[in-house]
Amino acid sequence: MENHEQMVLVGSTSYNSMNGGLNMSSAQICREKIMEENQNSSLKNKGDNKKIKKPRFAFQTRSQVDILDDGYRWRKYGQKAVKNNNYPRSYYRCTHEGCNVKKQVQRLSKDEGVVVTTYEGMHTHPIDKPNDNFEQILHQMHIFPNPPIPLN
DNA sequence: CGAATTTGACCGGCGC
DNA sequence: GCGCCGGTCAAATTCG
Repeated sequence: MENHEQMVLVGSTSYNSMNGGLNMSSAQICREKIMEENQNSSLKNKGDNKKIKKPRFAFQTRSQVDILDDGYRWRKYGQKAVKNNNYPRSYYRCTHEGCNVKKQVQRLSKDEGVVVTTYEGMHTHPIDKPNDNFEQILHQMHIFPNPPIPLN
C-alpha cells in the first residue's frame, strides 16, 4: 500500500471531535480501492449497456472519530446496524442541491479505530470548507473516479 | 425559527 | 412465499 497513485498521507492539523479531546493528529489512509460495479444489471436495462456507472470509492482511515470532515456538508439520513459488525453504519448525503453524493461510514468491530468511508458519486460543486490536505484528496476524487468515458 | 439528527417504519432484493 | 438484510424515508425532536 505504499506505492499507489492515490496514496495520500493526511496530516490533519485540527480535527476536533464533538467531545473535545479526541483529535486524530494523523489520519492515515491505509488502503483505498475503487470499486466499480454494474448495479443496473437488470431493471430498465434490456441487453443494452449504456449504464451510468456510479463510481464507488472506499477507503479506510485510522481515526477515533466517525465523522471525518472532508470539506463538504453531509446530512445524515439513516443509520443501520450491519450483521457482522457491532457498530452501526451511518448514511450521509451531500446537502448540496443537485449534488447527490452519498457516503457511508462504517466502523470495524474488530478494530474500533478503523473507519471505512465509502463515497458514492461525484460532487458537482466546489468545496465548502477549505481544508488543507483534504482538499487535495477531494480533488483527486474528482479527477479519477471515472477514467474511461463510457462513450462507445 | 430554521436546519440538521435521530429513530423507527417501510420497502426491495435475495436466499431458502 | 416468507423471512432476513441492507438502504431510504419521514416525522418528531434537538441544536444553534
